[in-house]
Amino acid sequence: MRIQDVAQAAGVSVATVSRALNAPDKVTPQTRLRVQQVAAEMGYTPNASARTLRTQRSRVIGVVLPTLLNPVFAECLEGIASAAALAGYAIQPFTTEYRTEREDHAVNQLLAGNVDGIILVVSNPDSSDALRRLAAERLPYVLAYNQHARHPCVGVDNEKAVAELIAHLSSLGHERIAMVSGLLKASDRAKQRYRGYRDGMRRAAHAELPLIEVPFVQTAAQEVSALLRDARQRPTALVCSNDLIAIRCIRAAHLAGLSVPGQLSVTGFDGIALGQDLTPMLSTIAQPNADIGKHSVALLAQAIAADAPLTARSSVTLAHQFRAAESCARAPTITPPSSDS
Amino acid sequence: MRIQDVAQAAGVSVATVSRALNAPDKVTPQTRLRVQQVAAEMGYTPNASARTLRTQRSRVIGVVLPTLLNPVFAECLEGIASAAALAGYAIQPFTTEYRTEREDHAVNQLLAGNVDGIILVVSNPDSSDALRRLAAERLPYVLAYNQHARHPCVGVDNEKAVAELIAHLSSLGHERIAMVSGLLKASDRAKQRYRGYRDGMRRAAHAELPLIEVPFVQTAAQEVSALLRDARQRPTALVCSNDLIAIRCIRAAHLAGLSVPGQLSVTGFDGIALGQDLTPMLSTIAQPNADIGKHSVALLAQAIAADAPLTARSSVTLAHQFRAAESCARAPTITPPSSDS
DNA sequence: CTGTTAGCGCATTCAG
DNA sequence: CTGAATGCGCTAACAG
Repeated sequence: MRIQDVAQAAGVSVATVSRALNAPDKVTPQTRLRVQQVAAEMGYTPNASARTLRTQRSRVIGVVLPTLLNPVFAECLEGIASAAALAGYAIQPFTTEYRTEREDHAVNQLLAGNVDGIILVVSNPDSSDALRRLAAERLPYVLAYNQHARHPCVGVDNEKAVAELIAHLSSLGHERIAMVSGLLKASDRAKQRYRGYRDGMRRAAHAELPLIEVPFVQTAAQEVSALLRDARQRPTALVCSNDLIAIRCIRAAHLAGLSVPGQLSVTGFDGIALGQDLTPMLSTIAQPNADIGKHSVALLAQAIAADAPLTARSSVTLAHQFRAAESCARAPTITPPSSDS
Repeated sequence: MRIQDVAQAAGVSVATVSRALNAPDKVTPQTRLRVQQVAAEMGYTPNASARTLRTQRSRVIGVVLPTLLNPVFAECLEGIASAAALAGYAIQPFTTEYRTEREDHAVNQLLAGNVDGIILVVSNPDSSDALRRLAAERLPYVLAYNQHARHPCVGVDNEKAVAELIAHLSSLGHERIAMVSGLLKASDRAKQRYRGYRDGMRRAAHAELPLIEVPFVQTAAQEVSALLRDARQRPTALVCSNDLIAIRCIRAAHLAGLSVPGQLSVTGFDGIALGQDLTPMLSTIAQPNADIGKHSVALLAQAIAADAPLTARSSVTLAHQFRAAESCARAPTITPPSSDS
């Protein structure tokens, strides 16, 4: 089914068909109507590749993100998908599993694929070859979740968010607060959040506790529960760098026989929807995940329309929100030495 | 950066460059090497649209699924993405939010987009216009999760899985077993699972309890907890048609002051990864979600290679597995009437 | 307002 | 084994 077939059936030239469909004003109402009618009943849809080749516009947005197994990115992609659909774009996502060589591969594919713009979540903007290469092209792109001074970004202020959280915990009487994180080197967000922890602890004048880095999320619960069994140094609150880790820390507490939040408060970061269905309901720094996606699409769409790449000046920091819930409570009062000893 | 530039730089014709890259055997080892080298250092990547237009193959697989907010589909898409990447395909996903008109839209876009094949999860194969239209084309497609006699499908045996589960619960002493489901009309899986419930209850010779249909997952916990507060007719086990609902039922039990699994057993369906990190750990009928995705890609790739659409004969039923865990236990023994009354 | 035509970048005949 | 030429389906520039 080609444009030519429609032209023939409607008794006009291909140019007229093209115009009737793409620029209805440039054609007589009568012919327009007839052409549209014929096209509709023939079920004609223009060939996207031919159109892309000709116009140099694909109406496809590329997306590069770490994984869909963490709901935070699934929620974001859902936001991207819906905003893209509304704006008439399709999406083409690639997952990297936090591996930079896969970032490279994805960007290559996307560049070759004539996408109109790219949304990406990279491990680390500073060290990403893919990003460097992309920035050298004239193609609009925007980073999601990443924060960087020299790239267009959409996200929240990670450092500030955690610092605020520490202040809040401190106001609840917590002093022994530990941070639990994935590998810092795998994610700039983790680094920024840890920085927020250190900053917050300094301001609250509490001694920092060693960072608990859990390399493999699968084994996180075991590892953390082992740590928690050591009662002497046990923290009263765990600040986790994301919700999945927080959920596993709650599990760890259970395995160690600790009640949450009775004996241990646990907070997450991301605000995945599921956190609100758990018992205890997850306290977390909620990011507007769908909005991060939608905003990214909006920026790209605007850049595409303006035919100009985005710059760091387009960056937007969206509001985060601490969602206080059941997994977090006042610090347990220190058991006074038993009076009859 | 066009093929012409590479040809010029390498001092050969565009045809030779094309051959050196796509059919290395058809070219002298020397020229091949030189061309490949030049192409590599120029960072040349063939234009996908032009290639697609010429070859009528895009190396893109379309995907149509309900939502990424349910991890079961995110897990599946992750499987699709990784299998596709391995096979040299990109993917183009559309979410439908369980709306058939969005299924239509997605299929239209995909057909116009020259994808080489489509993987879809539809609400109901029997009533899907999109599917009907797609089946009329010569384009390979495969249904994931859906089961249907006249379409190629990859999934598990939903009915059997639930029937087995009922038998298992029965062996644990449960008799008052209720099913909790989303809207039956929104999903053939829900219907099949409910059929499995009825079948299982009949075989176990237990009286069926009315289906608890929760239209809006957001309010499910409240609704179910209200039901659970009525002690007279309270079930001892809730069989949920998916994991998200099960998680909310556990929440509902908590709200109603019931312990899981002490006073109420709860089971899910899907086997989302998160279920294993919860407390109580979620008992569920686990589907091989990533494998469903991978298998679908494999079938498509094979059909594309053979240049022949798939038929119902290619359908595969993968093994499900009941994952016994903490949310499910022996039925509470009936409290005998107090002897001193 | 409508038709004719060139060319987007590539793979693939057909000659040489 | 290599090069020249054609056309995939479409839009846009140019003529009429």
